[in-house]
Amino acid sequence: MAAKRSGARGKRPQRTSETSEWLQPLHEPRSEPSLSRERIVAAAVELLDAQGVDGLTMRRLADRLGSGVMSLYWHVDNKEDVFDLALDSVLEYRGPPQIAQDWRGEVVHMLEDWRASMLRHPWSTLLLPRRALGPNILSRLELLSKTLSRAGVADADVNVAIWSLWNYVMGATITRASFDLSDDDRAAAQQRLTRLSERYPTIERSRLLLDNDWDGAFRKGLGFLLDGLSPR
Amino acid sequence: MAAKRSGARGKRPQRTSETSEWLQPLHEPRSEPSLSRERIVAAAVELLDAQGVDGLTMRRLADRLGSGVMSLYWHVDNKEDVFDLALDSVLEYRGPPQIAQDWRGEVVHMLEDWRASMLRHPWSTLLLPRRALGPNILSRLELLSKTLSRAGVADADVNVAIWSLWNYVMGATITRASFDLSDDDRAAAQQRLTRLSERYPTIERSRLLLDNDWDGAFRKGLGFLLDGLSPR
DNA sequence: GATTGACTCGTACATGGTACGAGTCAAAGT
DNA sequence: ACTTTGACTCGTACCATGTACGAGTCAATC
Repeated sequence: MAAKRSGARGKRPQRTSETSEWLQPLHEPRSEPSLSRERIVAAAVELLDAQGVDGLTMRRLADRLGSGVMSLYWHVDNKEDVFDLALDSVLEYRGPPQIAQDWRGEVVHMLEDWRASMLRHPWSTLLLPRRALGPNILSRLELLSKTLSRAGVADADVNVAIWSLWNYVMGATITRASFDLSDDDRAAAQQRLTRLSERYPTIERSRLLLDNDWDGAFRKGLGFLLDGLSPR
Repeated sequence: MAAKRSGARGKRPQRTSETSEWLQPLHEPRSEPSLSRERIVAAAVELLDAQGVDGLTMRRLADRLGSGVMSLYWHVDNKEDVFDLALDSVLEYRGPPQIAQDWRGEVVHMLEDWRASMLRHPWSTLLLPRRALGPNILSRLELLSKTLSRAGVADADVNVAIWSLWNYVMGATITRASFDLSDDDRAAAQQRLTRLSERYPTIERSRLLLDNDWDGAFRKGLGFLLDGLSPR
């Protein structure tokens, strides 16, 4: 069911010139191999990485792919769909590096990888809270579940343990990213934090907001949580 | 610096009629006490509660306040500003119910109140990740900091402990709300989850996604975390 | 040669944020 | 008494964006 036409012809290699300073002049496909869900998702991720959540518009996406805007809609339902696909595409997990470690090492590796994947694409922390679970997230939960069971966590506690770990990782990652996102100007942000923390003495003394060792804090806190969860 | 005019006069009690079925026909101020930052924020929260994040538009907000859209901009910088103010306004903490409990009780009370406040306004979980720290959040962190110090947590560990708790609460709350947000149709959502979890055997067996005792899981997981954090 | 169905895309519209500058009004200054 | 001022209101206009609609292409099949 389709036929007809109306306007003029394409506008293939137009690239509005205002958007010319893009990274990766590489893999601009020479022959524009026509659209596909995969190419769209890949382009969306590139755009999100470069421009953030608000930088992704259907028009820009089409531009980048050398296609008309409405062509995208043959492959995806709508913009939400693009977000879902981009998010899940970034959360794939390839498993622990070597053959079996101890369960704690496995869990830590997976969770640190999770956090790292998201921080490589900070927009993911803004998207995750509002979208449903994609296959890659579910795989991670599945893996976590298996590992904890094998580790001897009581059946009744496994779900609580999973959610606790999930919560911890999500909270840490989202928070971490929001400090990066909410002020591009590092110096100004630091200033603002200092000014703020002056009004909150205890926080100020401990430099809660000024400490930069996010990775260390993440690891250490995760340690505490695992201590609490360990079958004693 | 200002003068002149151009168009016609107001459109005070218009209320587009499509939006007539609003809750609280109460506190519609009879005399339209003119705009103020506070009234704007209050109206924004009402709108967000009723319509969600996407439901808040400057036009609707103005409508609800019986004012012109552009009048809002005298009191707030822009829409982002409205979001910031609305979010912080919802996070006030009034302290623990009685006089001093044990530290653990205090911490648990504050964190459960935090979670409850946000779940009362589910849109807050979508906003928090992208905005800076407002005064009410900082107060909570301050309080937490004081309590943990008094409880005997080693100085070197206090910050890690605070962030761990924050992360846990944020993750739990955001996750919880996203399950509510991402599908209004409860039955369909449940269906979808069931279908999904069939492809992930361990998760399926433990009914990770189908268990509804969010409050219990939150409390129990928090318990584990506090176990790990407790000065032993 | 006609049909079909997968895919592309221009046009058009509705919605939303907000720049701009004109307007009101009460209080202070003269 | 008039003017000035500055706090506040608001209509208009513009621009960006998502996407409905329906027309168009083209290769494979009949």
